[in-house]
Amino acid sequence: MDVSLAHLDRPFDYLVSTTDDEAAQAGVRVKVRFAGQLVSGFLLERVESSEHVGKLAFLEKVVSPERVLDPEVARLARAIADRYAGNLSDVLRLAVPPRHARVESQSAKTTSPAAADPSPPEVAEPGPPEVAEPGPPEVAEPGLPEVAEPGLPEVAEPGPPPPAPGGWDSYETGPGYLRALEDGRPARAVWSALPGEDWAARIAEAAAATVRGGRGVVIVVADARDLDRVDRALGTVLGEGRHVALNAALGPAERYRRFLAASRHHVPVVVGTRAAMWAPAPKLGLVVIWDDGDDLHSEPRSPYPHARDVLLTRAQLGECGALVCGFARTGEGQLLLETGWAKEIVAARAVLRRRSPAIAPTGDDPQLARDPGAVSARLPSLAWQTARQALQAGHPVLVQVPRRGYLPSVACAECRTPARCPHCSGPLGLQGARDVPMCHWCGRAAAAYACPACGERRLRASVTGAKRTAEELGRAFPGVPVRTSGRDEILDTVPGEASVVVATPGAEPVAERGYGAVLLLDSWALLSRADLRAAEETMRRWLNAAALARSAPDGGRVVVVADGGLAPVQALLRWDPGWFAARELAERRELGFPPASRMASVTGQAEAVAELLSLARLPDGVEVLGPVPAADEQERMLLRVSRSGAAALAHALHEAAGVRSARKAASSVRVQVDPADLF
DNA sequence: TCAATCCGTATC
DNA sequence: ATACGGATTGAC
Repeated sequence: MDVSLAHLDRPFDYLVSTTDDEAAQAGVRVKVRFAGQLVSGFLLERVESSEHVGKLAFLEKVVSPERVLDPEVARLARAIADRYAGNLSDVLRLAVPPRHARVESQSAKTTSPAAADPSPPEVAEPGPPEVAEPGPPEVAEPGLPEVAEPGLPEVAEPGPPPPAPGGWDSYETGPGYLRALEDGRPARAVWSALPGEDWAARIAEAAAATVRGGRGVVIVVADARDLDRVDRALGTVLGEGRHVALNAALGPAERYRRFLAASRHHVPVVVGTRAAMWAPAPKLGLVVIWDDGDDLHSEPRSPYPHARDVLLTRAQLGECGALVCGFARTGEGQLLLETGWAKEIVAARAVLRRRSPAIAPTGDDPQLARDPGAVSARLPSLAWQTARQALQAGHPVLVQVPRRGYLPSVACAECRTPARCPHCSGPLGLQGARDVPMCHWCGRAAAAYACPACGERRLRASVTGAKRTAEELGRAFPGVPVRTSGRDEILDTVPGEASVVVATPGAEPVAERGYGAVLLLDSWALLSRADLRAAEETMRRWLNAAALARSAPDGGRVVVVADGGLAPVQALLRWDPGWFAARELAERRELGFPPASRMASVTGQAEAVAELLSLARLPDGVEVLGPVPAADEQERMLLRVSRSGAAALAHALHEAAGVRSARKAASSVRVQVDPADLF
């Protein structure tokens, strides 16, 4: 039921009229009369009788006979709502895209699956009899038994055998993992991709193996660029029409069309960004998440589930394989290995040495790392030489800079007081070389700016952005083309010729045959972030950029402008994301941070937060931290519990939220389990 | 004693 | 949200 009130978070029973009987199958959208109003919902299950003692109303109508809520996804949604102390209705809003009636009727006629397939169609297993809630099941009018649809939609079939998976041979347990997938065993792995790896092709091969085993695949990547790569790789490995790509940027019609292709089991493989984690698939056999440390995998809408959690829960609920992968490894990935839930897929050290670029730190000028405005004049000599050699050899050079835009913020050139808008006190920034500073908040130009502390008129960069760095590097390497790739304009690829590419993290183009040199600048700005995930995030960004370099035997080199003694730098030099993740996880255990423990935040008006916590029957061992001030005069409390107490904590919070919503409590409280912005 | 009103609770 | 039941209040 599309009502996000915690105390109504359970199924309700309705009678089904004879005329609706045929269309009223599990998974269809329905309209029902509820508390006098017409609300929409999903039919979860047809049953013979109800426990409900009062009188039952009839379904108002079946919106469409399209069964958009797959039973496997319904079960998953309930589990995720429970894990995140949220409502099923909120999760279903994320999981099932809005209906597009025209698409539904059009494609009903046109999208028939590849008819040439000789093998017998498989029938989707019916969902388990009971729903996740203790509440009463949906009921059919007594005497009207559930009728199985005579011609179930055809199910995607294993296609022609794709080429042998050559690339997985580089990993010790790689071929075995693919065999397991092909045999339909629920193989679960954390895979650390080799530098330079064509990871999208490897994922496509794993998908193909699963499909050959007669099962479906769901793949989630962080952004549109990664999606394009996997989309292309799947097209190559699986052939035409065997997969569908779900992109957040699609319009409602195309989005629904592709969803239907998956929902009707016309394709065995679905790839997409975050929302694809909910995509229905025939007999799901493998879930994949690439680069699970990317914060784009966190859903920003209630109940804020993380794609990795959703996919792993999916694998856990079904007998389904899982592949958590990236160049970097997260603390969460490491935990899967340490608990034995998943097996490691890594290359032997010898293979790694052959495939890695040569990586060196340059800590020779610590002042420079903190003072990147001076990049052109004093690029660390090692970095400059490395880049110059690569360019002379005719290879492109990648320069990774951390911030977007041009001089994102500025400070007094004399006393370093941050420059603030005289009108609203917002941060000032510079748009172009000779422009007057502009306020980032109110947009006013501050032409007559003078430092309030010392009266100085001149400004300087606090952190240098990509465009400025590009300009300066252009001067440092005259005659070489300089490109930038950042938020406004992201390059997918660059040709394998001498050029300098300045990119922000996540926007690094892939170079034909790899970069001759990768320079990791401004690491100070990354490592000094307040976020306790800063080190992990820095490591991830470095590895993702360094992975684009040529191997050392091919002359590929990486220079990181940072102190070689720092742990992330050490891990980068040895290309050892596993070591770093183990260290990171151990540290989080010590500090009691996720994923070693589970945390929840409760945010809202102080009284409301206090009320919710007083109502919550918290399990033993919950540590209550705070309050700390939050935005909009609100406050935030943190709750910490061991992993074994996590389900009980989520349940207690949801129950307390239910009491508050039943009371029609005026001010709302936001409950987040394992919030992304915890640290 | 009855009706108007308030409050809390359930909503199939 | 809105409808309902039970309790409470106030006028006769």
